Amino acid sequence: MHETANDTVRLLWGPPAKPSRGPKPALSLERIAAAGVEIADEEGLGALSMQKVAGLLDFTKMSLYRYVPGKAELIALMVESAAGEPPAPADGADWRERLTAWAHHLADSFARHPWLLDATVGPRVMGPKELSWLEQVVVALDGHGLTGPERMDAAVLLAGHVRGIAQQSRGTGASGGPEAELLAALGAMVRQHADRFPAVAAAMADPDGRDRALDFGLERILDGLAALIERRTGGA
Amino acid sequence: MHETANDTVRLLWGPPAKPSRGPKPALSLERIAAAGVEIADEEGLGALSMQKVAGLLDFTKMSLYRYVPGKAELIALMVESAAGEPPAPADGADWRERLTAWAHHLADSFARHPWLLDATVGPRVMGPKELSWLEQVVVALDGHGLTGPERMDAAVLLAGHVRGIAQQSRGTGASGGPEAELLAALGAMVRQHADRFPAVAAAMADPDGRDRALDFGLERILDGLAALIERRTGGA
DNA sequence: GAGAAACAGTGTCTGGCGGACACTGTTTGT
DNA sequence: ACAAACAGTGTCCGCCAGACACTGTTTCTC
Repeated sequence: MHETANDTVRLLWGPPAKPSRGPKPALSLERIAAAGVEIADEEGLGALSMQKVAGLLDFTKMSLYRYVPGKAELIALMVESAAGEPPAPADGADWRERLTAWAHHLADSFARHPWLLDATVGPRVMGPKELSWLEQVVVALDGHGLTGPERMDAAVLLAGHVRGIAQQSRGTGASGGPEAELLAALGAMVRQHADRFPAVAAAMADPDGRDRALDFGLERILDGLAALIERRTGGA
Repeated sequence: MHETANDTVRLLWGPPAKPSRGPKPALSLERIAAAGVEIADEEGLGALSMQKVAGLLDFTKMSLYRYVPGKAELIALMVESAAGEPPAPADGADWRERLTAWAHHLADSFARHPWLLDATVGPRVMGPKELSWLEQVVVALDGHGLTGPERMDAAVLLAGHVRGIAQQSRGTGASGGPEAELLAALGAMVRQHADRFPAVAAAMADPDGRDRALDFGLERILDGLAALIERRTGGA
């Protein structure tokens, strides 16, 4: 019996300090998570190891297991730490403006911590900060005729889009980097096999302003939500 | 110099057999990829190792390296193998029906091979089959006033949504499984802290038909695209 | 104040991983 | 006939997550 789920929940939601009899802990969950974030930011999640985290803190690997049951739980703490508090909604903004700002903030988070993409695959326990992000969207859509589940679905839709864009544009910062090689190779392949993929080849050849993918999808989603809202509120 | 990108491209796009002088290879990329898919389907991508793949084929681990430069390239082959050919578009269908069918097919693929979610994070070289999926979307949107990049953006939007839904509903098959525990724990936390997340708590308490997230988002996206198309084609 | 319980951090070990490299044996072109 | 090319093997290395027994320190309870 591993009970990893409950361990994670307790770690993320209820660490109200300890009674304690022996020596005081020299570390803290916060410091450990911060060290993990630092490593993951610089070298990626794949390069994250207990050894490295411990080394950065000048402790031994095994000492970390006094604070954290395992690597998975450490990553959950890192996610919660890197997510941070969601942006405060602007006062005078309507739902559309709020969701737009929210999406851009989320995209910024992914850009700052690309490993969040790897760390948040699959179903997992969300921490309070992550839930606050979700709450923001549901709140913004309150009172427009949408049901509760619909508002949740809308949040998932929005987050999924930002995530997909972040994933696609990962590593394509101005520097070029080693990822540019991939795109170049892929582009060459598409051109070389243009007969099999005429539409994609033509689309890629079109010299238009790029990097609009985030806003393009965002506007389509918001248009779609607006249509639903208008239908529900009777065009008021 | 690793040249991993070129290795992968060559593996996925151009393996026109070899001239060859020595003994004939007993394995093939197809068989190796199929073995990998089998393991990943059953135990997940995390449990995939060269040892296991080789063991399933009754070969030694190192023999696989005669066919594949490394594990990353093996996974790329597995993705291409599991993706399969995209669904043929129905003849009389308009763009909206085609994209709906496409999205459901993609969702099916993710349901059949959940590890595809893990295997397709980050920028990578797409194989011909994966590109064919993309091509289908771009083709379906041809001739409706959208620019090439816009059609590509729409494809990314659509794929990103399906992906996000697949990710969220992973492991929540009818059986319940160990993932249900996570959801239960999370739900308990939300109820317990309902003061901090009133909107989410209310939305989760709403006893509505669930599992509509895929179609909900899909319809919003398609509505948004329809609005754009109508605007572009002058309402024709 | 004395002793014991609780606890923090360490050192050692195991099983598994990806992969480098040298090797054996087989096939085939010259 | 022979040598080059090649398929598959065996051994080795460094790294990983984590189990477990251990030492030393702190603090609560007699």
